[in-house]
Amino acid sequence: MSDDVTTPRLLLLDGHSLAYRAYFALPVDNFSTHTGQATNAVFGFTSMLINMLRDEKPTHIVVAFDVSRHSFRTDKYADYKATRSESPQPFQGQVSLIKEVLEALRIPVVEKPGYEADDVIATLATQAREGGMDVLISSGDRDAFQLATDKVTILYPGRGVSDVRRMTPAAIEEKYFVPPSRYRDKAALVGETSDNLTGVPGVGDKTAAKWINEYGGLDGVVAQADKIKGKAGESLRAHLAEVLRNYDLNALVCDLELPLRPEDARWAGWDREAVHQLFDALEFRVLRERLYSYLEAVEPEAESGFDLEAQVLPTGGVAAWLTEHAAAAPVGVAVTGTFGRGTGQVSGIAVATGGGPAAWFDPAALDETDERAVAAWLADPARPKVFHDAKPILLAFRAHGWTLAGVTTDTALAAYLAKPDQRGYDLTDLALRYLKRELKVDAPDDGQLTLSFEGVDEDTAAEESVMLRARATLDLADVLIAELSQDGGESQRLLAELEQPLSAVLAEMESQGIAADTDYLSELESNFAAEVKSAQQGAHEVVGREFNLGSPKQLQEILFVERGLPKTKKIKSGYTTDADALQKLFTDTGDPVLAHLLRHRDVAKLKSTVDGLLKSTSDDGRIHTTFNQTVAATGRLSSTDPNLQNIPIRTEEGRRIRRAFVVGAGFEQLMTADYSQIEMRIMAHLSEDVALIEAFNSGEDFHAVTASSVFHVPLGEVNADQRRKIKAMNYGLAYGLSAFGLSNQLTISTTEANALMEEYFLRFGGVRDYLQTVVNQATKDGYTATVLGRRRYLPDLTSDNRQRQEMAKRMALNAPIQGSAADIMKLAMLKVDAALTSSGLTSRMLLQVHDELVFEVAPGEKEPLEELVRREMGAAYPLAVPLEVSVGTGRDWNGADH
DNA sequence: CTGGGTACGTA
DNA sequence: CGTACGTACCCAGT
Repeated sequence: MSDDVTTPRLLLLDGHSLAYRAYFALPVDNFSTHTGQATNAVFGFTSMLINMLRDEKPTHIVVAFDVSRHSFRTDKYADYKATRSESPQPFQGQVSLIKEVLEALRIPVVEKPGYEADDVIATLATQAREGGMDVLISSGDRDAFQLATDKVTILYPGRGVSDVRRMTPAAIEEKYFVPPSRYRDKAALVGETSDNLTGVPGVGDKTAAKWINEYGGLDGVVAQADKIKGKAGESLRAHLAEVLRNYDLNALVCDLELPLRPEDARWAGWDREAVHQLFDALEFRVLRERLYSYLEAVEPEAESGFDLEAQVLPTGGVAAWLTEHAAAAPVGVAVTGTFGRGTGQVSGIAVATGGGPAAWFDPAALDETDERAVAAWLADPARPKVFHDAKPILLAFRAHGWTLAGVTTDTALAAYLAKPDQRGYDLTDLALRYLKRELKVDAPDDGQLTLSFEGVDEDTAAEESVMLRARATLDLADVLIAELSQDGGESQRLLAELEQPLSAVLAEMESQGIAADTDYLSELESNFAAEVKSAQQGAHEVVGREFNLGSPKQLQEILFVERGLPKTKKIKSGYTTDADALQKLFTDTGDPVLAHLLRHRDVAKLKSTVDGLLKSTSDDGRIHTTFNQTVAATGRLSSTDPNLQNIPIRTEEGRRIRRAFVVGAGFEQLMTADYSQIEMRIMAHLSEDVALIEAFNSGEDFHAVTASSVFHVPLGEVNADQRRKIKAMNYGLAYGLSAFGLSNQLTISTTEANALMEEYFLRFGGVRDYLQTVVNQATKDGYTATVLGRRRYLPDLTSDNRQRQEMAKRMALNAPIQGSAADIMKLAMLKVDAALTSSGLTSRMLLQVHDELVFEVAPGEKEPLEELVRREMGAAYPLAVPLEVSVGTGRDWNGADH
């Protein structure tokens, strides 16, 4: 590789041919998104591209594509490339994704109707060479070899995506025994199978080269064909026409009219935002890392536009600094420490002003005056502060004895509202995307700051990086608020009036935790462990040897090979062994091993749930989950470490686990309050379907009322099966259920399912209209919206890939419903929290499970709490139908069910 | 040790 | 060929 930086260097790629190579180099099964979009060719192509960028450091880049299979060559010779079969289904559609990647990287794509990519490349290569540029050509098509010179190198892909051979003139001559200028001559004689160009039978590279070198090129060979002796000579004379045809067709066109010249293709940078979005959608993680680490090194972002006057404050120096710099104007705050499980510990605090001054101090090294000053500053709602992901910080402050108020913007929540489908909302990432600013390193969570910064005293480098984060947070807030204000204020209101206040309520809930009966959990654990063991032994006995019941792979071997059971639904790794399939196999064959397997599945799952709860019980005897507010694209919360939103309830055995969640010391009972059929009520509200609204207003059993309507029977005569079917449909509609899916779930024929849906829509036509309108509107706008204006962007609605488009449609159907329910519940939580405070009750809210809240009831507060909760939840948001709330109380979570 | 794949719990 | 999540485990990669 030349280190000459003055010579421009043009990289020319044959997009289609490299994509095709990549497609066959990588197994399609291992590269697809959760929506089923194959990405192996995109991945492979992008990977090869990154490698070439890294290894060749081009200054200019162009990617050429064939427009279609039709070209002037097929006009001349209809069978040109005719042996190439239709490209495989999973390959189709990936070319357009590759073009999206190139667009995001701002690499120009050139196509010329009637010509092939190689002709475009030949033209650009010729122009570039004449203009004094170095040229690199990457193509899987060997015709490109004719273009090689000392200034033009061919990068020819080998077997894998990381195997690229540099074909210089010397390398070509070594392999084919002719110089690049004679490569066409050789190819004409030998032929090119992949182009369906037959050559002279019996003549290979060696013979062809011998002739060419002896007679001074193909002209000479043809002219003196009579002189060539032996079988090969005969063969040549018999196939002269083909040879001349080949020579005509394998010439690359070097003088096309193209929309750009090589010098126009200077690669000046890339669109970070677009790359992020695209790689999110393609679910490329490793590749993103590779791309970023390379591109960032090449194109370091200018740290300009602000000065950071950073200082590490000594003990006794904090109070004065805060008074001077953290008053009326907002400051950014970044904190290091340890976080989680409803508490935390702060190890360092950085504060940055918009004007430049920034400070860092150690919260453990404050004197009395500083301590009071910091506490007053944090608690003062009139001294505005901006945080990135305030909740864990608030909990750590709380553990320190500080209260936090005056958080004007939480940039993590703002970024979530702006783009709720993102993978994560890491500050480093957001700074890069919104501020074009690189935060070199993340301050590690443990507060062990051991980084060195160029040009910065090593002792304060770590502190400075936290200050940079504080400043980035402050600057980010401006950009994100501007972004959120594009929609007329709804998003800003969601942020300021819903998500940010809720964050504090969630912090409180996490801090409280829920009491766990650990003795009972341990007892459950050993019960389940015994059951697991017995199911395992049973299975081993039937099979006649030991095996791992938890290994789907071993299970497949035993069930479908050894025992010859009928094959189930196909999955990537063979045939599914999920519970549905095992159950069906059991009813069909009665094989006793299946009963043991099913029992094992059940009980092993329960055991692991109990194990998890035991492991995550804190020293205070309570379980403090973490509610994540920026994960679910629809606006829901999620719960982790442990997940308390998926504690079993459906089976009696599962419910035993709920009994482990008990009322804590000093409290009287647990209370649950949940919204009945909130999603269907939202559907009724949004669709304005008169019959559906009436069904809710009747106050009768909703599923039964709708079933009575669909089946034309009086309400009292709706049987259990009719109700079950309509219930499934009621729920399914909000998920974009198809007749096929319904038939599958109810194990009825698609005909019956179709008829059921038809009849349903006949009675509830508004629902059908609504569902159609939602998708149409979302396709037009590019996003869906909830009752509070929470958006979800669904670019795939216009995807040319059917699978992706269908997936996006179902998301579009579901997002407004699930998201509105989430909005309403969040509103309710704020109202309940406010009412608890103002009423002076000491009962507290502990958990949220999407449509349910769990409370700990203080002595004597059962009645007033129930009244408060019913009132606030019921009035959270006005719908066209009542919001019904059902309430239960008991000593534990199971007993509080209703 | 990480990540994909499978399976399964909840709303 | 029904949405939204989180976790556990296996297993093949590193």
